[in-house]
Amino acid sequence: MQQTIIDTLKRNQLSITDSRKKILELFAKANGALAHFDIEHQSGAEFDRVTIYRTLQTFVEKGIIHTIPSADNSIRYALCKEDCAGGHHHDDHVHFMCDSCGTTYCLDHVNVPQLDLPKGFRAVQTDVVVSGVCSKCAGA
Amino acid sequence: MQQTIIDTLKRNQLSITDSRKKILELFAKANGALAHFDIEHQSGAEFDRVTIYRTLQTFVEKGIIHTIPSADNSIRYALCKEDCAGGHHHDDHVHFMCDSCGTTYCLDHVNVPQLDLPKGFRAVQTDVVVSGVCSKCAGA
DNA sequence: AACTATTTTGCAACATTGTTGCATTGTATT
DNA sequence: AATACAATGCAACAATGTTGCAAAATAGTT
Ligand SMILES: [Mn+2]
Ligand SMILES: [Mn+2]
Ligand SMILES: [Zn+2]
Ligand SMILES: [Zn+2]
Repeated sequence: MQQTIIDTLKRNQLSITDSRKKILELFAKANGALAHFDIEHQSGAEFDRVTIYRTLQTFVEKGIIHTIPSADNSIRYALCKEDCAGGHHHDDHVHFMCDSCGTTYCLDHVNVPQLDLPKGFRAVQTDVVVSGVCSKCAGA
Repeated sequence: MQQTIIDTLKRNQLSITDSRKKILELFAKANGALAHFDIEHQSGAEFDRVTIYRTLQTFVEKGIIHTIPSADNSIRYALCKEDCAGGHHHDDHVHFMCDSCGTTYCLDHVNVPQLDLPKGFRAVQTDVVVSGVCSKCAGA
């Protein structure tokens, strides 16, 4: 696990630092997406807030994590799949936010659909965010 | 126009106040969605920031406007169609944010698609936000 | 292992966005 | 016009995010 994390950093030409290792580890452990808030708490005040912001920015730029839009003003982040790289994200899957437990899922097997846009509109990225009740919360 | 605005407020059992009239008017004039920031500027510091926030909240609750999620930490709002009402929004259309001019469009004629979610996931709302270049900016 | 160039971090300060409590003002109703 | 009620403005606060800069850590070289 530690080795995978270090490999990921090296592959992206990032120097190996405590904060980067820790934050990547949190993403690997997490079963859903993480917001800045989650990371700040789960890392136990180990790093400065600013460092977390900058690390997240770096990871997004490198194609290690991707952002998930929301209507509640806190961006969530989740690990990318293999084929994302610097500046070129390919996370064309749907995201799901559970209203009950708050978890944000990457539905890796639900692809974002092709859309017929009005004449003249050119799509560069399509974000689909579904909210509702997740399978864990429905089963309970 | 003024009459339509007053009618909308009355239909929703809202008292007629200067800020509500002005903000509704801004939405009626706007060709896209508006963020709090836009309203604060376009209304020329006529109202307190808090009043704008509360007015937007009220309008959302009444089904007069709907929110549009984003990954840039500022919620956008746009007028709902006829069939939205208190607590029951029916804005099942796609939204488009132009990377060039910044305008956010309601693509009223592009419906959000039906999705096959994994077993156990129940969708309550689906938001589709496309970003790219709008027809105005492409034409220029 | 020590040296050095370059990156990263922590801190302070600030900006933006949004919320809450409460006294004052405005609106609707009689 | 008087009253009951709702909306507003102000102050204070909270959460989220950004920037500049000095100190510390990292990576590559001797
Ligand atoms: Mn994802
Ligand atoms: Mn819309
Ligand atoms: Zn859940
Ligand atoms: Zn445009």
